[in-house]
Amino acid sequence: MAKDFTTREENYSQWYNELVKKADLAEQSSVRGCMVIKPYGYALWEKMKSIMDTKFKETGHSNAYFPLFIPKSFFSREAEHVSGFAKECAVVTHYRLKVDESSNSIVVDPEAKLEEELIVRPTSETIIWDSYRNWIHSYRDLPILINQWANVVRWEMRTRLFLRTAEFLWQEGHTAHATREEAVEEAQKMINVYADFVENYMAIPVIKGVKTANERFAGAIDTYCIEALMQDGKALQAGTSHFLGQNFAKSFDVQFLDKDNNLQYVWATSWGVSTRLIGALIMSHSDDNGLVLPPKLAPIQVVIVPIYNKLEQLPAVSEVALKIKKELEAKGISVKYDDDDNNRPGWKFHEYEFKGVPVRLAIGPRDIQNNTVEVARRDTLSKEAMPIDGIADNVAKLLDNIQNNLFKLALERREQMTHEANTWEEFCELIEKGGFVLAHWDGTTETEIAIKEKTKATIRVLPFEYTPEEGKCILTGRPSHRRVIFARAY
RNA sequence: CGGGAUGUGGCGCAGUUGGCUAGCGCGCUUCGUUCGGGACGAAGAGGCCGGAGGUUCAAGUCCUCUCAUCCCGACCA
Repeated sequence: MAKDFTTREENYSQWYNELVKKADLAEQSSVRGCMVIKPYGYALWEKMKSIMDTKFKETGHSNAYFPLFIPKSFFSREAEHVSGFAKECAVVTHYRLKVDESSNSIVVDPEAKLEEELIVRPTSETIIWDSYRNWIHSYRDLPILINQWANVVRWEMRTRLFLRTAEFLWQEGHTAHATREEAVEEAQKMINVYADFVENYMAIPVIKGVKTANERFAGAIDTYCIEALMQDGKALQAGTSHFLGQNFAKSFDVQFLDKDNNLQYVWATSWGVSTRLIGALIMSHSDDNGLVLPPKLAPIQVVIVPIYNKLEQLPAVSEVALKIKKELEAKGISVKYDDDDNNRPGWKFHEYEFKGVPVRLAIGPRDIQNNTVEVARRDTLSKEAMPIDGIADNVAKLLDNIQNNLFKLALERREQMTHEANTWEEFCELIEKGGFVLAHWDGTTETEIAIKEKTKATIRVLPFEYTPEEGKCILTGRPSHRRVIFARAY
């Protein structure tokens, strides 16, 4: 009696929502637009965090923490920055509640109005640069390479678990440099760090490149990004790294004396990825049976399910199961042995499939007799009996295999959904079908916006790697020297 | 902020032109049989129908107001 589960084909959004719930990753909070990340979802995030954190440290960065609240005046110093975020800010106006005598309810105390309102950070450039001003006086103080793991709030109109919520978790790196070149290099280095993580750990292929002026971060000179393609043909921005020029240094008056005793403004970068990556992970690999996690990120890499009739038979099975568990753990594999007698094997099989556990081992009397285990892989849903001897080596190999296979499948899918468009009609058709569309563009923001209005497609990225090619803009017919990537996006 | 819906046990829903003691499925509790792909039976627990006011002999059902949530747009990591 399988419960109905919406398929990807039927309704991709509904499939996504049900999956997030059934895999026990997260749920909608009763607080408007907010998300409760459940232990399993958080374990996944922690794993992602720890891998990225190690990479940040390897590239010379340190973690720090800055305030949640930003005085309104800070926020408004960088003109473009404020206009980019003003529409979605949560604002603190009071600092006290009181009991209203007449209605006996709690009300905001009108006496406790703040002199200056505080903005709940939508991003921390301003509050961080306010500190950097005091930290930086000499070229010897540079570079400053700092990362912060934090939550931010963007008051979105419409929300979706992991992809867009009013509050979300992320990391934001904020660096300060003596020269333009150094800052650009840093921004590019970090987009490569992200690409490496997303491709080699999350098993999601990405396209690295730069955003157009229109899609750029508010206050940046250049925004580098990695763009991924989801199963339904919509693009998802998986990470961004911004070269901020001297914009924030000028707004916050951060100057230093160089070797020649000249006063100069500091060059800046910022870069971030969020829990949105979990959304990308779900939409890249999962199927109608639930979540599919790449082994390198799965909180549980292997689950062992015992099969038995009478409870008295369990100890014999457990003995073998625990021995295998120990062998696997010795190889650094995380294993869960689920001997909970409350649920039956079939129930457990489905449970761990929903949760995306890459490998499942089932051990029963039959196996004990034959000295085998049933090994099932989540990506292909195939099962085979393997000898218990050497099981740890075989499972380790299998995990690698699954990791590579997931990337390969995702890459194939992306290639199948990537097309060139040479006429406007062709372009519209391809956009409607979904996927990446490579087309010529005349380089103007007006054209980009016109295309967006007509087709809802945006220029996702101008890839770093491209073949120069003469052509005509898909909309205006004006000359173009390269193709750019269009898609509808999340 | 425009357009459209919905609020009924934990979750998903039904409840007719107002009518008696508000139902169903899932889940939950207890017992028994089960256990190699979501088991079955039996017996239970759990509700002032989002809130306020009104119409009426009688309101989950009709009216007014209000609150909340969801969907479609505009905005966005």
